[in-house]
Amino acid sequence: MTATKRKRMPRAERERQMIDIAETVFAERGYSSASMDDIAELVGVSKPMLYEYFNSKEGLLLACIRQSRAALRLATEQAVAGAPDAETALHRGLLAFFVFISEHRQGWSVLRQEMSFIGTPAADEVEEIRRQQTDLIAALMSTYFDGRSELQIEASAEFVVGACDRLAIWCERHDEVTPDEATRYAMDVLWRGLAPHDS
Amino acid sequence: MTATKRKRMPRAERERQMIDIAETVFAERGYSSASMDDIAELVGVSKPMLYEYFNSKEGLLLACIRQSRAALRLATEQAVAGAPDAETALHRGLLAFFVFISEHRQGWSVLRQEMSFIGTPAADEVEEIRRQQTDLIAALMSTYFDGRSELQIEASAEFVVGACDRLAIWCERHDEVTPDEATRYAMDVLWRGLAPHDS
DNA sequence: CGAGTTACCTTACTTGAAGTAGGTTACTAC
DNA sequence: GTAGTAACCTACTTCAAGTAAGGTAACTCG
Repeated sequence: MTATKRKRMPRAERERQMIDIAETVFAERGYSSASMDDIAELVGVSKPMLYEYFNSKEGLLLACIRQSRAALRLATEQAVAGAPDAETALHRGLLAFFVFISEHRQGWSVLRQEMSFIGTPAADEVEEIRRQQTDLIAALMSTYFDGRSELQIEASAEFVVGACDRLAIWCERHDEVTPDEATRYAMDVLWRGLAPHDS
Repeated sequence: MTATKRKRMPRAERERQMIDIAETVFAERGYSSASMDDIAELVGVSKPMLYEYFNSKEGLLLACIRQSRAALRLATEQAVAGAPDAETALHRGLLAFFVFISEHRQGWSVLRQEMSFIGTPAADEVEEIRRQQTDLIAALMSTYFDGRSELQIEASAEFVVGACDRLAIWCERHDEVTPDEATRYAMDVLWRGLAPHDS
């Protein structure tokens, strides 16, 4: 009953705690450099527990990714809800995205590692999770633009997500760039295009 | 002197051979699932040779990435050379990109794995190599658009590259999409923007 | 209460791949 | 030839992922 004595916990709570700590470790050290032993020790539990709940190291990362993606999706979804027009929706969505990643560096770091398991069984699942994001954008676009083909809309959604992901990584190297500025850059290209225009 | 007897080779040639085979293996099995023993065996050489020449598994992947990026850069650079205006340059560049990845699936697969070493010492070097691509685009843009700020141009370049990378991945899941179509999708968004326009 | 069951948890192991120490063979120049 | 170097190998260590088999706390039902 002393403070050093680790408490037993119900599974759900322990899982949450594991995911939280794993997120930190994966974000700090990177997926491949993080060891399950270390994570287990930080949680205050032995390694087989991690395997009991998540099956594999990949499974654990996947859980972290799932959580972060869900949070990101929620944030952007709420931001665009009820926007009066496409331009506003896009602007609000972009801003929400860049604010989110500047406030949740750790979760964002984890998301960036999703490419780590190309060639593993979990690769499909990662794409699946990622589709949360693109589907949201695709849905938005079909709402506002109905003249375009399904395929074209899907492609545009992928395009937007990829562009923002990369721009976000670029922002990390330029910490003078605020979420507002990032949004402006993205908006400029996305909405009006690269074609020369006045103003 | 039988066929089974492996020949000695000068270092340069052996290195090329190693990179070629490593590229295949990394592309097929994914970075983490590929083993140095397997690669060595396919090359017909023992493992320490790989380490002698590339220092680490990461070093070997890095060499593969370097090679593929260089080829990709060359292809796009040649495509845009001498374009009469920005729109043409962009179109030619995009087409060259999508043609390249459809013709060099293997090299492209390797490039996709560059995110595998986030959190490792080599991460910076990967960004460096990647900058070959963005710098090229940024240079192009400063040629054609001189009203925009340095930062804005750099951001746009990252944006374009990220968008195309992601669109390329999407194309892999939709093999009915030809390089021409991919280019058209990309061009539509990139040049004219998402804003509604007629035609 | 106390016997049985469940579910949280552990120690101690196996396996497999990255990376290395140190020696061997063949080509090259004199 | 033979000295030197560049290409190469066998056999090892190390470290982390994943597992087998069992212990212990808590909860249920008589």
